[in-house]
Amino acid sequence: MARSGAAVRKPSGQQKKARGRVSSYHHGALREALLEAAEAVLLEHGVEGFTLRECARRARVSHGAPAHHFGDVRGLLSEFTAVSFERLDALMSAYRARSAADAYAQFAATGLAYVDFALANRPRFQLMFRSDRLDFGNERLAAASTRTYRQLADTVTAMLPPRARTRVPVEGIALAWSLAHGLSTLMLDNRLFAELVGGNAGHAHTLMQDLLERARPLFEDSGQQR
Amino acid sequence: MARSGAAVRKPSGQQKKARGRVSSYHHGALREALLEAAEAVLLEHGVEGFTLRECARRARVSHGAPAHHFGDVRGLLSEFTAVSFERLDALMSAYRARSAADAYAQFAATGLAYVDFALANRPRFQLMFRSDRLDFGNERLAAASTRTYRQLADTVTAMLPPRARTRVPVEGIALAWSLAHGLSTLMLDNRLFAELVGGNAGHAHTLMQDLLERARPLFEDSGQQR
DNA sequence: ACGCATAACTTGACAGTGTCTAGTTTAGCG
DNA sequence: CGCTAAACTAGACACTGTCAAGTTATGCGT
Repeated sequence: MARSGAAVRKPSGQQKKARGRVSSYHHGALREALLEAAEAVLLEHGVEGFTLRECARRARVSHGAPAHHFGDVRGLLSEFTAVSFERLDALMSAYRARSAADAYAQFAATGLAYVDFALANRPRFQLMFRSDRLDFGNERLAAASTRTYRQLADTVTAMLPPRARTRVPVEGIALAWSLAHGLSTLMLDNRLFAELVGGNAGHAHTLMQDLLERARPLFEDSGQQR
Repeated sequence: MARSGAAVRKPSGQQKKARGRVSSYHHGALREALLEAAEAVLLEHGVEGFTLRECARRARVSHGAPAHHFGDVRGLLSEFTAVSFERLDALMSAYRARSAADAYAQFAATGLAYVDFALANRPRFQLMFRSDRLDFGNERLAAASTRTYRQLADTVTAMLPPRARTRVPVEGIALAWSLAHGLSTLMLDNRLFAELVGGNAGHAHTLMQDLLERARPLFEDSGQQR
């Protein structure tokens, strides 16, 4: 795929059809180009400094062009964020694949993936929970976020004794998710917390490991009513 | 100035000094009026829809007026958020005052205050962690946020055995804060989480109570290295 | 009692934003 | 080969935050 990034100068043959053209009226792969531009803008200016027109500029296209592919800003950001959820989901799977098979190890893997993803993709992660800039009516976004949630929930449920697995362990899921999410967001946008923990992604990772290990007994009897 | 009706309708006496005046050029208490307006705008349009000019409109003042008191938008929002931290700090104290004196009860009170505050003050709470819209160089904001943090940290530390209290229980603080913060933010801007928990503030409160109770053993030996 | 410096506010301008609408180019299909 | 419809451009609109320059009124020093 033409995924080589940085399509700055239009290195000639990059459109679907118009091979010889140096510059063509039709971009050819504007959708993808805009999504890549969005990432660049987000990295450079943060979520707050994100601008549709700046994306268009980077894709060397007029400011009205994005509308044709995404409708409006929320459309673009929703599509962008759908990819984010897909990646997080995939990262969780990858971490699990590299972990031991027991329920706790599988669960811990998803939690660590969550935190690592957040720390490694600051604006991407922040956007995933800025509901005011997203449209969860977007099917791909709704599907991806639901799938991600389910993977997390499943690894929690799998820690229950077999016959307890019919009921949803609400408290356990909430605990795990809150922990991972709180740790991630506080690391990303609270100075005091970041200083407390040590600042970098490595510290967050080992801290999460410690917390999960400590909290282990809480999960393994999660489900039976107190 | 071709303004014929110089006396625009102004809601009569509302200034601090100019009592008899029907309309005064000077507002008299614009600072406070703008902060109140900010709250109204935030409640109506959310953090994303917040606008400085809209605040000015509500305070029946020109769009340039706020600059004189707050410099720029971040100035106003920082001052607004300083108050938010002060209120959260006060709410924690109030909850603690109504709780038992033992260390765990005091700690749980701060956690519950955190969650209740968030759920009862959505945009206010959200703003407190939108570092891109705040200026933590603002002294009042920095002081208030630090004080709030310290209260939370102290109630965690107080759960340690006396002679362990010299070291900062980083893990315990991180665990508690992450839990409270994650639960709060997820309730506020994640549909799936809110549905899982039940949606309203009451559910969040009792869930937090349960989680704190469950996690109790984790805190009480927090500090001694694993 | 009264100037008058200056704080408090207004007004207008500017660059920039997202979205709409109407026009232009071109791809691809019959 | 012609033509429809998709892809993109260009300009306009209402709105934003900030700045600079003007206007009004307060209260302080004398």
